[in-house]
Amino acid sequence: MANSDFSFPPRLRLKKPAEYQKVFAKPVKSSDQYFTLLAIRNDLDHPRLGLAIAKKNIKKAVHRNLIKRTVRENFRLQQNLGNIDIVVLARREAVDAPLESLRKSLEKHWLKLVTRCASFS
RNA sequence: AGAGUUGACUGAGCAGCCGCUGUUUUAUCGUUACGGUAAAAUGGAGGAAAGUCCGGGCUCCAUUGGGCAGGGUGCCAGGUAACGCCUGGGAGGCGUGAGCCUACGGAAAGUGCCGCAGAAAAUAUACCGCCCGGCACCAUGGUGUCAGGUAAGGGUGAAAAGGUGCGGUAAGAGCGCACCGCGCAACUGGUAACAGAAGUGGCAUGGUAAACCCCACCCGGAGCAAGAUCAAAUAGAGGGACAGACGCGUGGCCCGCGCGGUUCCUGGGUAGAUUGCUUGAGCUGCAAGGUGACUUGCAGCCUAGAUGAAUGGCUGUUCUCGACAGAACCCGGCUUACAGGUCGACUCUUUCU
Repeated sequence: MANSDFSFPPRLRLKKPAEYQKVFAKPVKSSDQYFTLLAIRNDLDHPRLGLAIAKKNIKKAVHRNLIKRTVRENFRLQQNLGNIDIVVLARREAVDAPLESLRKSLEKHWLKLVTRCASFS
């Protein structure tokens, strides 16, 4: 499939607990006040996204959903990331932040992780 | 018109593009059941989805029946699958009123508790008082003391053992009477809670049961990560078939016997997958019964089903510029949060006709 498709089918997601464990084991990190992103190279020809929005940090279900959607949407539009697995963790400040600044933050993270993973391997 | 009470509804709209997910259809690939991919059509959060406070369905476990313990409920009747819910009624309280609120069973079964004040807080052993009598002294009234009779008056308290008046008395006292209050209550109305009440008692039962307790009724436990199915791996088990060549043990040796081989089946159940998963105490309309909650009949409809977890993003546009908030097995309630808007019924005040 082509990267310019902008679709988000199930195979671009992390599904199993084992896959999450792999990323948490020895990741490349990138973080700011809103998010912490963990990444690792995979053996596939496309990136995969996993979300870990803790109830402890984001109390209301509505806010958790909102953040998940924002991250997914942003990932969907930025799919020329290569073969890495990414897990996004939300931090407490992300609740009150405007969506526009969340997006800007994410776009920086994608670029950072791509270059770091490339140099790491 | 203003102020208010109450019941119900609603919870921004429209268009385009890009996504996610369920279902259906078509095309295509794989040998079929079926699965993958693509396209099209169509469905896709709430009134509270929330808190998890009750009740039930469903599932597994336990279970002859009953009792004890423990927990819950608590005016009466009805509704319901059931309820701590709802409806109607009663009683008490609040409000001018429409209406609203109430853990609203039992204190003469027993036990406990009732601060401060006060003599006394429940067995009245009566503090100051009041009164009769005996004795002593002064002299016909008082003082002291002893033995009694009292609860009218004083003072304390949230509360002091019916209230007021008259009679009565040594002083008093339901001691007697009238009225009021209270207890019991024939009888009457009501399914009942309860209401009314002839009469009667002579006043007896202070409060507290969200203190123990008594009475009546109800309750087995755990929960969809329940449970069911498929099933790599791994440990060990049972059976069959093949080979009957070989090794080890027994034995001096052969036969024999035991262990070891390969493969299949049964069984086992971890990772994982599938299922449970949405047609249901369902919704809408009409009719009938009922004061009502609700029930019955007929007709029509299918209205989220995700599983690292969908219902979103961007752009334009309109308006009154948008609150609380996100399904996770499913229902019935309760409670809590909530910008605004709509409709009905009723009450009070003012004005006009």
